Amino acid sequence: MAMQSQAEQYSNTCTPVPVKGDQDEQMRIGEMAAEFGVTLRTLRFYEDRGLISPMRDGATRLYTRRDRARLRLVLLGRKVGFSLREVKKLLDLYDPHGTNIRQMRVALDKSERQLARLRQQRAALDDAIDELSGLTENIRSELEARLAVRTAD
Amino acid sequence: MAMQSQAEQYSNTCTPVPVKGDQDEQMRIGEMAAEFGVTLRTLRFYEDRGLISPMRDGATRLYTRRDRARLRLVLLGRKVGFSLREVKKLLDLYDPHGTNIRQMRVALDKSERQLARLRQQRAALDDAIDELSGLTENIRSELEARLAVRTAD
DNA sequence: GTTGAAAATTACGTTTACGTAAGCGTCGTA
DNA sequence: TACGACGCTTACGTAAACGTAATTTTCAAC
Repeated sequence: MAMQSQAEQYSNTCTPVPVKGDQDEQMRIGEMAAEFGVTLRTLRFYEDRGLISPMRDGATRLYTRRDRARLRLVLLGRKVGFSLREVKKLLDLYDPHGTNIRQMRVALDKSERQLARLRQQRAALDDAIDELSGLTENIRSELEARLAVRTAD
Repeated sequence: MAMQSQAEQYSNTCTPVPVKGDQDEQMRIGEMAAEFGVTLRTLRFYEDRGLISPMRDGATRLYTRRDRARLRLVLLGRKVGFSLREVKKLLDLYDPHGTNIRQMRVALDKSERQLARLRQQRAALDDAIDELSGLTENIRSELEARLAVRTAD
């Protein structure tokens, strides 16, 4: 009970895990969302954009280990600043039956470019921070000066 | 001729500067845009949002020194990450007949908050950069490994 | 049989800062 | 007087990533 996972808590609420000990640990959208800290809307949106393609049990989505791996990559890509479109292009290059050397070259290239962009952003951000902190100090001292004058009245 | 400014070149094209040596160095939208490195659309957009309010000569906008000062502030605000709406709120607080202590307090507060946001962004960005550079290196070495295997065939 | 939780679909709304026509007026010069 | 440069207004488009209804369906439990 002590180390009970969030996912288990979730399913214990009411719904028994879909055949506990299932062959591929399939989960439904709610559990998936909880595990990754995203909303249901997000998962459906990603599916709409072709980033994940869970199987269906009727109308209900079922996510497998592969889907979780995909989602992890998507979220990683987003974290490092790729757009979903770029992430999709990269993922779509993956060939489960090939060496994926082509894909890796592309990924490497894109990563390096993105890294350059991020560093540029960082430079701009540093610039803005410098400017703003200077500005802040100016305002602060100017304000103090004016308050001093008022006090002296 | 050597140190001729872009603005002068611009007006020399065809239009004489509006009464060269005018009392307030008014300029039209084209010259203004050139001087600040923004598009005409941007200036009209800012006006639409109430950030600048140039006078008119008929339908033609005329920008004075004050307008240029305002625009400088707008661009500065944007550079440090304020939205145009926030910039406007700050500028609207300015009272040419008061001490503007109230405005300065608000500005100081907003600046400090924004500074905090920027620093947070920088932390996130640093995080992303670390993650991505690690990822990049992994891809690079993995790719080299696979290429080595192919060569060994 | 009904209720409640979870899930599904459809589709419009949001945010920011302009871009991009389309169509028309104005001015000075060749 | 016609042309080119410049300017004006109106208004839809864009990009990204979901949010937010609104309504309906499914399913297991009581």
